[in-house]
Amino acid sequence: MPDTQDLDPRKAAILEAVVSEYIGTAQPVGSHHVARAAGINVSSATIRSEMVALEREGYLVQPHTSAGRVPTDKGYRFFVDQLAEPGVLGPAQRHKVSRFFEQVHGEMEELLERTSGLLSELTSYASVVLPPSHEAAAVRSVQLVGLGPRVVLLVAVLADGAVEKQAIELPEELPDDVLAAASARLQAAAQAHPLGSVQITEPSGDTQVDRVVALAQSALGDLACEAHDRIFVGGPSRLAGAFDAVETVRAVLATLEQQLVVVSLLRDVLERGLSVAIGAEHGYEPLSACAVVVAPVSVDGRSGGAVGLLGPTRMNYPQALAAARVVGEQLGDRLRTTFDAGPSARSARETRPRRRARGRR
Amino acid sequence: MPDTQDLDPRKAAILEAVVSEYIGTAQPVGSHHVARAAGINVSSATIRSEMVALEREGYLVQPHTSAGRVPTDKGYRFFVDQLAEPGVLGPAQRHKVSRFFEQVHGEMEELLERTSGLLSELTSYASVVLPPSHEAAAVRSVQLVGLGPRVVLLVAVLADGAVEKQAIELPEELPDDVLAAASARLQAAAQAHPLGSVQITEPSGDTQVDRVVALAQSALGDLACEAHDRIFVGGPSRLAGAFDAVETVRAVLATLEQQLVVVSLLRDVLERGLSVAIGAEHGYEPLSACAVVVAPVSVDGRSGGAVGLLGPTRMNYPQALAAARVVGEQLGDRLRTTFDAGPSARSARETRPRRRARGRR
DNA sequence: CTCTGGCACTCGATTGTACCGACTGCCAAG
DNA sequence: CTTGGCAGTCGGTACAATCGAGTGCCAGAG
Repeated sequence: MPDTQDLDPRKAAILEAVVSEYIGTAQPVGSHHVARAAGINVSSATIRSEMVALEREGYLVQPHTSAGRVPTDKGYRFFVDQLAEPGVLGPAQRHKVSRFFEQVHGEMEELLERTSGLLSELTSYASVVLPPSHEAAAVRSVQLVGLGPRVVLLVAVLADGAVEKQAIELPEELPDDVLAAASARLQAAAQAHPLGSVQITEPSGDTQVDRVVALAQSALGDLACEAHDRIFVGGPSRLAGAFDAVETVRAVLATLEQQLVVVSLLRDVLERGLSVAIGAEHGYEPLSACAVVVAPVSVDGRSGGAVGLLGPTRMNYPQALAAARVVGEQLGDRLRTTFDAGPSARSARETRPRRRARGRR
Repeated sequence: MPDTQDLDPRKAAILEAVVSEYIGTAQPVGSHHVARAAGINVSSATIRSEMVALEREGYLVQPHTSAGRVPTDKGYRFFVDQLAEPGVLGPAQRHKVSRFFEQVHGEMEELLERTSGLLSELTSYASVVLPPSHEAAAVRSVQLVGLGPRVVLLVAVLADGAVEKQAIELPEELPDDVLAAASARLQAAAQAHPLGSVQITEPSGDTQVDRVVALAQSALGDLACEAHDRIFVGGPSRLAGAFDAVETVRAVLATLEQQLVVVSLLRDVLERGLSVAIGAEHGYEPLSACAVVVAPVSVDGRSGGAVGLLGPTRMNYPQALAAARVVGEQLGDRLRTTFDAGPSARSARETRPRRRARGRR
């Protein structure tokens, strides 16, 4: 990729003006508008000749001859990388965030759900909250609860505040005391170990108990794995306002319904070290009309969680970035202070295994 | 309401033809089309004069002079009440449903989530699943788990398979053994009682324990109350295809995001003894372009849950009704057989209080 | 009295034309 | 290198003509 970063200052200023105006108006912007913009002191004719250069280099396109220019994905990319100011939240929004995190209470799912609502409300884009993976979280409590005649529910409470559950179907009906025994053994073995690495060492005397314990252990493994990650989507209805083609709206919404896709999208973007993915940069074709802004949610240094925003490529990047970062940070703080610093967290932290290595290509 | 039900057979047949065709094509239908329809053996001129009568009586409207007719909400209402055949699922769909309920497994939230996906897929409308209220469900297990220094999580497992949780903030840091004692007292008191009516009778000796127990008890009460009901929405993206005005899509999606509104909408409709609400019949203005189809989900006779479909007023009512009923029934069966018939359910059932009286006007 | 075919009429949708205006590209002069 | 000027392009709008689906009405047949 040769010609990145090297745009002479005037071209850069013109590009900036085009992007800014297009973000505001959604209309192709012509040379006169650019000439009128602040910081530009050349005539429209000069701008025109610069714009053909910018178009040749792929930063702008004309929807048709005799129309203004529109930024390409590359144009937006240059804008966010080189031009956009860090961006700050307005005082009103800042206030909203701090009030939210002062007032919010309750258990974790509710917190995440409402956080995604907050983020969407701040930006008027759709938002996504991806909580940190539970794989490394210490187990605080495990329990087997009998439900149906041959159905028991495995309930695990983790140090990060999450409650995970999985139904287990038994091959035969078992008396309550077997369940209780198995439950106790699980609790003893799992307590304070990370969810991803619970090991039952020695068998008990009772084969029935051992069988149940084995089933439960494999269920715990399932819970730790990635396919169990959940996302919280906020304000999807705002997407309807962001695009004019109803088919685009439909496709984007449909993609948002596929949790796994969204999870890997966010992780991919974060892992590539990006905080913004524009148009086709992430490889997800149905979202090529969208831009994605992500910010990590890190609890105690270890990350894994993220908050994201999904909007049209002509989104307000500075504002979206600022909002995502602030909310991501605050959410991380909140998760840490509320859930993660319990009295027995220390021991859990010592036994935590090597830094989580996610096996994504 | 005088003139309901009394339409001479020919008018009824014409109305039926108009509704059927309009549901299929979304285009205003003219007298010629009706004349060509099966079962109509009069000329288009006759139909025209009948149609002016139907329009005068409010069953049809013309978008403009010299256009065909479109059914009004009243027209649809007559159609579903008097004309539509019961409606059956196609064999392919029937097969999908039975395969789904054979294969599906896992815990309840997952089941509900996937059920709403199924219903949406069957009908191509957006679907809603409202699980039965937990108020009357017996408690199987209650537990207090310490998380942060002053935060404990109350986790309740109910006989219907639900796991409810609530974070409790303590006024002071407490030693683990106080929590354990409180947890044990709660478990003893709540076990097998309905969630809505757990009572701790006598105080223990320890004031610290009693204080925690009191907090937990009020938290249990919160969990039982209606505001805690959750819905599972399936396939909202399908709404984007159902309306052409993007603003309508936005408004409907925004309404679907408000869980409480949807819950009361469904309950209202069910309580009025309806299974279909068309246009403005439910009082929810933003949904006046929609029709809602609901079917109860009853577990062991007591109902409270529901499945619903949300689509344009020109939805395929017979098919939607059939799908909702079948899925609602199957879901009820599934909930009963998997979760509700456990060994200790008997005692719970005996202590169940008077039939739940929901206080909705 | 009801039904029907015929007929005049209405009105949205489509097509064609003209025009305006917002652009651009190019060029010659500063 | 920059600039103002100018011709040219093309989408959007306004307007008229046309088309056609569909209506309402009516006179005549059954």
